[in-house]
Amino acid sequence: MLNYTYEELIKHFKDILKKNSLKYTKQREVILEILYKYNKHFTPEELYMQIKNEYPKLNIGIATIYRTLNLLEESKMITSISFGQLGKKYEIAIKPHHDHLICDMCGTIIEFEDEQIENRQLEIAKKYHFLIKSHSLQLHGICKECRKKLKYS
Amino acid sequence: MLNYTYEELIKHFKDILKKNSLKYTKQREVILEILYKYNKHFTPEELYMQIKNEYPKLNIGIATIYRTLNLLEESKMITSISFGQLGKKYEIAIKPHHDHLICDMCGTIIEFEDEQIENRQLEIAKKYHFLIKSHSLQLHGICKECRKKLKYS
DNA sequence: TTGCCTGCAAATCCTTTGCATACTG
DNA sequence: CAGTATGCAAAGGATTTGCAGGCAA
Repeated sequence: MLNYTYEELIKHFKDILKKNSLKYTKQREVILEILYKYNKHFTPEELYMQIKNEYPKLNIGIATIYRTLNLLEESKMITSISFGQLGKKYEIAIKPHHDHLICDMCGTIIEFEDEQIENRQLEIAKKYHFLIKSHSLQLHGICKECRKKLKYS
Repeated sequence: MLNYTYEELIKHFKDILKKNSLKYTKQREVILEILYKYNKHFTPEELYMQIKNEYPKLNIGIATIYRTLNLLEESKMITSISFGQLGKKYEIAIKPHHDHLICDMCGTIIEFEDEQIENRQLEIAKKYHFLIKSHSLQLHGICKECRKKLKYS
């Protein structure tokens, strides 16, 4: 699924830090590790909880989570999507580009890729003389499991 | 562009209010009127300013703006899109469905519709046994005008 | 007249910032 | 050792809520 090993990811991160005279700290390492390991979307708060759980001895503040997420996003190592009221979620950015199906009942996120849609987007941009830097496609609705639950209730 | 007249819109709104034992007030009317008249995206703050401008005598608080926008969104009379750090913007929902090209330099929003993408989305949903309720497609980048500015600077 | 709506201000929630201390390179 | 990073608490900004008075039905 992921096209980098953890070691390659860390190496890439260290390179970015070096280029910007920034430092490699335990906190930054752990944040990246959790995002890599679980390979799913986290809110800052969820990430904070997970770290508290797995590394109870590590002293880390929520401010560091926010600062590090911003740093990682600027460095394009992670990406974020907005969920309206639900806030912002982050995920590791080393997967091929993909879009999201989001279940409004249980919050499950299904990822998909579709070349046809990607190509069509380029044509649309061309028509408006628009230079696309990124895009975000979210399909909201009800997932397979929740549809079953609805049927039986 | 819009497929309802203002009168039809107000009638529809009054129907919704009546069904829910809610009341038709000057504040609610003005908010809807501005959204209809300008037919563009507003943040709650921008909407508040615009109303203060056009109706200086009308006493209205920002809390009412928020409450009314939430009400209108629940009633599907308006829709919102998220702009990450930049907050949430609302627009009247009585146009045919469309997606957005967003210029990250000047904030301009271009609307477009594309049947091919819509159809493809349905196929994807089918594949995952997912029931689509809505979707949101945003292409971020740099618009025609800003690209010119970049060239000459 | 009833009970929903409103403005106001206070309260919340999420995120960022200032500062003194701790740590990396 | 210099300069960056951290935790903590305070500050900030956006949105929501409680309340007493105002207004629509």
